[in-house]
Amino acid sequence: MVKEKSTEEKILAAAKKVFVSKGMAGARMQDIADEAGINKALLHYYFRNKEKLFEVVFMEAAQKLFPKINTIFESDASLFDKIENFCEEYITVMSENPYLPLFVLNEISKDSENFLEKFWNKQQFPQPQKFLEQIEKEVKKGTIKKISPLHLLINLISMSIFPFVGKPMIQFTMGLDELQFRNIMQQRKKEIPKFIIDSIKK
Amino acid sequence: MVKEKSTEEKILAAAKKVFVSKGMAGARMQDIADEAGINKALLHYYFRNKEKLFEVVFMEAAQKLFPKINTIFESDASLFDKIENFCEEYITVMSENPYLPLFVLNEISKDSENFLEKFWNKQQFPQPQKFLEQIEKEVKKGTIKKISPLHLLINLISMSIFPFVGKPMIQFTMGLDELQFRNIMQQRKKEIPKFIIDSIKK
DNA sequence: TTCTTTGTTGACCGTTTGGTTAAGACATTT
DNA sequence: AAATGTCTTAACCAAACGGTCAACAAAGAA
Repeated sequence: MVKEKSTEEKILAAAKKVFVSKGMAGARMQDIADEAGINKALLHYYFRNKEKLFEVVFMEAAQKLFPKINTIFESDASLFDKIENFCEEYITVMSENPYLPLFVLNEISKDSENFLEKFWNKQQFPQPQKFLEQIEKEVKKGTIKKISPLHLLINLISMSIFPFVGKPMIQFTMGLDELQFRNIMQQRKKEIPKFIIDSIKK
Repeated sequence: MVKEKSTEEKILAAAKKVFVSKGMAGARMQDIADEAGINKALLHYYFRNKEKLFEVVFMEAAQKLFPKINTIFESDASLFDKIENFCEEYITVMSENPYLPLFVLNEISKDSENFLEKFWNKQQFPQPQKFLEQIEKEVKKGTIKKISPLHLLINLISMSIFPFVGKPMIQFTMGLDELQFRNIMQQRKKEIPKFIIDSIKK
């Protein structure tokens, strides 16, 4: 059974690969064309210019990085369940796209104004209000230790995302191959919630 | 009292600014020349080409990002003291150069082979062996809970560095201005050690 | 002063890059 | 088969880019 990819799909797959690995500034239209196995002019036939093509790839990437956050944070699950769900789902998705967080965060940083205009309005952005309030409520109820909700949130996200951002550094430092790195990320699905809950539970 | 910067210093300062904000691929030699207020040809007089100039800037940046790790990790302080010292020193340095971690990690990711050759050998890289062994020792002594040393280390580094990597995202999401962000990072110098120690102490 | 070294510049060069164009291939419709 | 609209290509173009060069200024050294 042969996968018959349409030209547009081939272009998008190639563009994603090249943009994510080289960034907007470092990517060449010729590289994308070669990767897709087509003529360079055909890129401009399907997507007017580099910027438009990048926007499509970036949006798709950003939607994969951000969306799950809200659905989990806004659910009615308990605080501990939310933390466990977040780590489980987030690390699963990112393990399949390890270079995505660095790509997205870097491009946001490089063009944050553009990002605000084009993404913020069209796309619902992580709104962890409910999650923050839930933490505060638990603190007041006395079911968890007194902790700053904002810092707890930042800690949760940091421990989940950073290993992918610092993947090369971690691999170099610890001498890990791809498989070992993957395994450690699998472990973190359980390690992070355990670490957090150990810290905040009374 | 006027600061009389030499041409070479002006170039390096300008190059740092442009490279860090736009990356190697996005930076233009003309931008650097303009930023330094000099002719473009003068760049090539002091530094043969773009790659050489970038290497100097990158090395300087990487040395600022990595070195403190070892000195702290290899000291004879207690585990808890090391964790506190690390957060204190690291966040202090990074607060003065908030865009440095993203720059360095991104460039490593984009050219990890080159990085290995040129940096690994010349520069001592973070070698947290002693720190990892120290954790294991404490676990066996029973002074802290049973925890994977590697995951504890990754957690510590993640919580310290990631907020700078994800700075724009965090600012957007939480609606923080520069001052508020700085304040939160100041708080984290104490919040992170407290969070960790709460989690691992018996 | 003259000579030599170092620092600085505008103009220029070859290549790369994003993008265009005109023409042809291909399939579908009439 | 002729006409039509979609897809694909090779060749081309102008601008931007990294880098060079010859000339010239500044400052000591002889």
